[in-house]
This record gives sequence, C-alpha cells and structure tokens, in this order.
Amino acid sequence: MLRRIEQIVREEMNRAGAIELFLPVMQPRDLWERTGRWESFDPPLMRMKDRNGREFCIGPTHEENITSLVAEDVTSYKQLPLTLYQIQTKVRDEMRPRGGLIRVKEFIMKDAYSFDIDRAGLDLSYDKMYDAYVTIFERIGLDVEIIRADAGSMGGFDTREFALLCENGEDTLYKCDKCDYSSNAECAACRAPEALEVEPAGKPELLDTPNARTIEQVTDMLDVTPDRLVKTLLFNTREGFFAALVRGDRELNEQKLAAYLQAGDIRMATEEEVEALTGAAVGFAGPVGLPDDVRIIADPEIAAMSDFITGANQTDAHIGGVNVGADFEVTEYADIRNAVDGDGCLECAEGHLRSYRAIELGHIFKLGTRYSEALDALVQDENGRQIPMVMGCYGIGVSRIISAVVEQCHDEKGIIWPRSVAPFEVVILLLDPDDEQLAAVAGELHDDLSARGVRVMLDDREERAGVKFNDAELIGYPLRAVIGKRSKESGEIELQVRRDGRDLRVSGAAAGDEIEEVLETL
RNA sequence: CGGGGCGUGGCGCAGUUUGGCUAGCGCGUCGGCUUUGGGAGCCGAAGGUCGCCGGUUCAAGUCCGGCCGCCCCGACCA
Repeated sequence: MLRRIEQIVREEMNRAGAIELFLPVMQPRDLWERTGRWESFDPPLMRMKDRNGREFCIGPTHEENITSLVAEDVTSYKQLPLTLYQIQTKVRDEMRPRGGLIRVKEFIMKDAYSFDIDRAGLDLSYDKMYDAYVTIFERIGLDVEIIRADAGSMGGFDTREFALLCENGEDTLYKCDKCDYSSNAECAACRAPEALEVEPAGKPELLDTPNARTIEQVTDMLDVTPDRLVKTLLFNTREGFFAALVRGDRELNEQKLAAYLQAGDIRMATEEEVEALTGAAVGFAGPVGLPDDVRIIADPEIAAMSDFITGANQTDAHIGGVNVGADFEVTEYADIRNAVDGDGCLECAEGHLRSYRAIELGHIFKLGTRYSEALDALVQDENGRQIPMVMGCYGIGVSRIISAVVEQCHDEKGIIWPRSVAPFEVVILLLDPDDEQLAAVAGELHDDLSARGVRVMLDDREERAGVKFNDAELIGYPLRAVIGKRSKESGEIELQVRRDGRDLRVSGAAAGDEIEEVLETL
C-alpha cells in the first residue's frame, strides 16, 4: 500500500521531468549554520553528535543538502532547469506527536527541489509540480483542497497546500462560502467591518482593576464582554519596539504580523522591557501614552470600535471610553489577527469564511534565491555573469497519505481501499476449502487473475463464512469474489463491490474477463 | 516544558478508596464433540515477576518514597 502510493508519486514526478536521487540522512551542522536554520529551525530539528563531538542533524528536509550538491555540479544556465526529488524518511523532533500516523517524529516524505535561471523559469517548474500534484491526488482517489498557506520556516512565497478535509485532521483551514478562496488558518485573510459600531460618546476614565492582568480577569471584574476591550501586545524587533492592537476576544497572528512587517524575527517584549516601556507591571499595557517612537499597528477591526477599554500603562488600572484619534493615534492598520468562523472574506467582499479541519498532504513553495545565495549555488548566465539559481521546493507526506485515504475511504464495516492504492484488488473467498472441486475452481481463478496482472488474494482459511465476509470488509478489498456450495449448483461466482455493495453473478468460465471489466469501473 | 491519566496472563479491562490468605472477567490460544453462506455452541486446559527499586506491616496488586515507560490536553496571546 505504501509502495503503491510511492509508485504513483514516482511515476508522476518522472512524468513531470524530475530526476530521482537519494540524499544523506545525516547532515552536518555547518551546512545548516550557513542558512541560519540551525537555530531558526530549532524546535523540530533532531540534533546528534558523532564520537568526535561533531554535530549533525537528522534531515527534517533537504534544502541545504540539495542546494550544496547542486552548487558543486551545476555551473551553467545550460544545465537548467533541473528538478530533483527523493522519497525518504524524515525526522523531526515534534513538540508533541499526535493523531496516529498524522503527526509523528519519523515519516516518509517525497521532497522535490527545482533550480532555474530566473523567476519565469521557476514559475514554469512550479506549475509543472502543481499539475503533477493534482494528478497524484486524483490517481490515488483523494479529493484534496488546494489552499493558500504560510511558508513558515521554509521561507518562500506563492505557497499552496494540498489538504484533505477531515474531522480528525491536525490543521484548520478556512473556505469562503461564496467564492473559491481557501486558506490555512495560519494566514487566512479576513475582512474588517467598515463602519463604526457606535458613535463615540465617552471621555476616557481610569478604571481600578487590581491584579486583573488577563482579558478574562478584566472582563470579570468590570462585568463587560471581551469585545469591548482592546489588547495591546508589545514586540521588540531590530527596528525598535512596537505595539500590536487586537480586539479583546481575538488572537494576534504572529505569522501575519511578521509577514506584514517583512521581518523574519519578531519577538514579544520581555517582562523587563514591558515594564520599562509602560511604567507598569505586565498586564496593564495600553496604547494611550506610549512613547512616541513606539509604532502602533492595529487590526482594522479596531477602527470600528468606540469607547473601548485598554490597559492604562499603570499597574492595577485600565482605561475605559477610549477612542482612536481622540486619545491616541494608530500608526498603521494591518490584518494581524487570526480569522474566526464567520469572518468576512477579503477576496470577494460578500462571502464569509467557514472553518474546517484538514490533513495537510502536500505543500509547494517558491523559494527564490534564499538558499542558493546562502550556499553559493551560482551559475553563469548567457552573459557570463554569476547569478544565484532560483529555487522551488515541493513536498508530499507519503506515509500521511495512508491515514488520509483511510479517513476518506471507510464506512462502519471498515476500510474501502481505492483500487489505485489497494494492496489487493480482489479477494476470492473460498467458503469450503475442503471441497476439492471448489478449491480447484478458486485456485484456477486466482492463477488466471494473477496472469492478467490483477492483484488478487485467496482466502482459503478454515474459517466460517461469516468470519471471511467480515474480514474482507474490514480489510477493504475493492472487489470480492465468493466461491461456495452455491457455485457448485449454479456454476456461478458471486461478485460484490465493496464501495457500493453492488452484486453481480458471473459464470465460472467468464469470471476472469468479467472481473477485469468490473475493476475497470472502480 | 506545564497539567491530567494510565501501567495487572498475548490483547482489552476489573480489583487499589477501606491491606487479608487460591488475583478475577471478556477476547484470543490449545484439546474434544457438535455446527458449517454473515464474527458458532458446549465441555475441558494452558497462561500472570500485578512497570521497576526500596520502605511500612504478621500480611502489599492495594499504603508510603523514589525511578522508568506510555497516552491525552496545553504551551510565550499581557
């Protein structure tokens, strides 16, 4: 079954012009230092030392490795475009593995990497992989969603995820109920309300909120709902401090924020920094009265709020009746919060976003020159100049597909393997294995089908009929052929399609042809 | 890393609160007879260092201390 999936992936990669290879599992620290990922990729990086104390990681992905390999062997634009791939076990020290085979520390992945002379070439290579992915999932029989996604620690742009909607998935995505917008939750864009909810009325007033540091504590103490609050999150970057404002019941999305700022490393201010900046203990920060050089980035939703409550920059106090403009100025507005179910769709301005659980099966990225520059993967162009190759990378979670197929293809009786990946397409249930005549019929059918290239299993165990029927359904053979006493009387073999329960009777002599025909429809 | 739960025949569990003498149950396994087209029935049998180490006690699966392993939830949100 795993091999079937691998084979489909391999065939489509080859068809798309990619070349298979096999990269080292152990990768030296030095290589990862050069791209800065020894540190930045840290949580999932599985590190180890050899007997001499030299440090390695066990490959969680192979951008570094492939880029340094290609850097050595490819020197001219004439050798491009080039797409290489491998199917290999990856190791990631996940914080918490979960979900059976869905999120584990060790998994099989197909990873491909493209190298081009320029952006236009990358776009072509990327489109080929995109099409190959569509074909792969079609052939397997999985109904995947193609969604926008964040590039995360891989870096890159124009990334797309291939995801299967599934209640047991580890991922959340949003789809618009009107247009075809769909996105991973980590970067789903949402439309802000346009008008003020209420005309501002109040003047700011200081509220006594001893020890109320969290939204929950403040709302309990003041007896208000969290959407009346604005929370102020302070960050530190190379360019200085800034404040991020979101409504009290929303979650800030750091990936969106980092993407908006085009800053790789933002981090929340430390306790000491918050105290120095606000003059108050942590938990009472607010936008009113912050130092002028602190940029204030607010979610657009804030613009639609009036007379809200924020931290007072005073320990044990908040301010109510606050309004943008009257009491402080927002430096800039940006979509920096997590989308929630029911948010307006930014794409079509009419629809609303709905959330779904999903399993991420594939992810494709345009990387640009991030890795080729860091690792000196240069080629000469037509004019003899040394330029970095333009890269893309493309992954499929091969072992995870097994879970995905079972999630999508099952009923209360068990698995229903799609024929494309089924370990066996047909099971022959020989109900009376002691009957020599029937056993001979079953044996001949088995040999006939095998000779035709059909993957067939013969169940001639000494079990009762009920056991065999139930096992066949649990295991999920796409097609079942029954040979028993009734066959003896009628000369017929009974076929049943697992997927829809369709029954067929065929004469023993024609069984091979008939089975092939039925399989063609599955 | 923080929180919760669990470790008892091959598998799934009960028993632990309130210590008590042969540690039970279901499934599976083995043998016999019957049954034989939708997970068989009856009879009989085998199989357990109760995660590990130490302590309390006349007596420990049960109480106390330490350790190990597995599972689940959460994780900088002011």
